[in-house]
Amino acid sequence: MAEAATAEAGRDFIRDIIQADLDSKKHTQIVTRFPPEPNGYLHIGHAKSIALNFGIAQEFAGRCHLRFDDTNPTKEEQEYIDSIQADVRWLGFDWGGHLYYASDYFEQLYQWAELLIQNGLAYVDDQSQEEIRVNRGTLTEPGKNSPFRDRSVEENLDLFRRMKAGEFQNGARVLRAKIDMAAGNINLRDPVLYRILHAHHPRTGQAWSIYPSYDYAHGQSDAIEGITHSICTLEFEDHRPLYEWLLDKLPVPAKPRQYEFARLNLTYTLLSKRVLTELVRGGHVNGWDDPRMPTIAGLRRRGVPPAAVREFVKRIGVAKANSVVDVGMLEFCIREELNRTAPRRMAVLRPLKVVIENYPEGQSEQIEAVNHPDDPAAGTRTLHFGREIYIERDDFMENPPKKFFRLSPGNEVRLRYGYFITCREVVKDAAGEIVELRCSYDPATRGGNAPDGRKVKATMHWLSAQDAVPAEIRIYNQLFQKPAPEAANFAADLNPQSLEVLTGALVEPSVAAATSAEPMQFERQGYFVRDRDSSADRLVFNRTIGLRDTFAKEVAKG
RNA sequence: UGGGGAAUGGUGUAAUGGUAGCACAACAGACUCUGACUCUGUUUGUCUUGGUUCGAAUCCAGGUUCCCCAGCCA
Repeated sequence: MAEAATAEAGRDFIRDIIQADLDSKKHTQIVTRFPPEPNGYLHIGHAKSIALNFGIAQEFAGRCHLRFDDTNPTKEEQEYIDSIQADVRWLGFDWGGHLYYASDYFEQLYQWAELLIQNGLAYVDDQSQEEIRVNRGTLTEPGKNSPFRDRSVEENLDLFRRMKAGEFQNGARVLRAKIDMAAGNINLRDPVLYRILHAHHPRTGQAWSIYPSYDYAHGQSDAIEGITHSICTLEFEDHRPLYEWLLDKLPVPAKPRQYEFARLNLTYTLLSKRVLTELVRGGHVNGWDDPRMPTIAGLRRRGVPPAAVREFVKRIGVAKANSVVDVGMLEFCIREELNRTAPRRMAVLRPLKVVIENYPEGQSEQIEAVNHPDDPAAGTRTLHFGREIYIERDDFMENPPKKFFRLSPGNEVRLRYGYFITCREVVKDAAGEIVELRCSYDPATRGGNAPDGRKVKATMHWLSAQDAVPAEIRIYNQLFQKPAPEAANFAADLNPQSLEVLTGALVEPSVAAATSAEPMQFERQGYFVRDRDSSADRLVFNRTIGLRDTFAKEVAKG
């Protein structure tokens, strides 16, 4: 399943720092961590972080821990803990035995909190949430000290222990670090270390009624695990002084360093957890693994190979400048990987019946087709050919423009691996809709070449009417119709055409026989993968991505 | 002068005082039993103003623009 990750040592400022730390002997082994909060599914932005942290561990012969930052039981669920592990594995990374939870350290964290109190560095604040907010000041005005800031160590200890014992209601009190209410950096204005939360925790159950904040738990967890380089995104840059303050005041076993990089942004895509969650809960998509979702689960279901995701995050690099990557870059990586690996098959998405009038009734034959034009080792397969076939509706035009090379009245084209055919007659129904084409074929062109050397300008895919298998095919387009959708009002930017379901499609028998979810190229169409909605009597395929289509671009230009 | 960060083609990212490179995109062409793939070529860039230097994307000074921070979220 999870193939081995083969990250190469691409260079970036973080790897430069690590190399320097190794060279100077500051560290002899590098330890990183990927610390997701289990409150949602992983998305492609996380893939960047995962590849960075696990990739660094591989390249520098260190290790990378998977640590769940489970400090807020009101938002976290076991479902997410499970999906995150599955997604990291699918991406091809392995944490070995190093699976941890911040909740593993709750007792130690608590003891250290008492120590802070004893050293006069933390106090219990009885102010309401509102009072704390008001007294924190603003971006340009300093805050005011809490009236409870100078309680005695004994009183603080007593109160904190009673908070732990569950004596108080949610929000009644918090434990705060005593730093500086006038600090320009708001994170240093006596940040909250513990809050009262009477909630069921996925791992510790009802054992605790107080929970550490991210700021308090994260750095200490890093230290406990011996993390050398704690890599996070830019918005935590302001937290670094607090991260270091805590590490400095506590008897931690190590002093990890925090480094920040710019998170991934993609055109036509929103990656905020809030939006993703609302997309799912609001029914705008069909679950976290809807193929239109930028989640890892969505990409997987859509048929995107993990190697393509890895290649993508490698290509975009790691830097400190905010940026928005063109989603076309991701699409390129997907096509590149799939073109290399996907076996070729034929499928007709919108069938148009063709009767080859001069092909003898009742006759049929077997035709050999290659599975991959660039890989002879992929072998061949047999296709059935007969008098009645189906071609793609888009491949016929009754009144074609000049540059249309496909089938049209009187025009000769090649059926891939089959024969040259020429359109003789267009059959329409009462409504004027084209329902059938009458064509003739040249028996001498079997296999696709004319002995007289004449050329055709188009080669088309086709399926024998006799053994084509019905299938449903789901075509996905961008979930958002604007390059830069607005997170605040994302519903307005949703693309109403993001999902198109083709129920009358046909696939060749070998496609129907495939049981695994391996990606395939339907020739001239794109890459497809069998969806899990398939059953014994119903075939469903997702289009992972279409082939590049320069003809469509030409048409669009007019 | 609240604090913290960032500015290199359309996009992303290199160059660590010495020829501004790579990839994607775009455009043009070649090839082709997939209008795919592949190949060839082209266009486009150092935020700004000064300074230091033989030489500046890089160092210095000023300016401009953008991003983050006022959760008992992470």
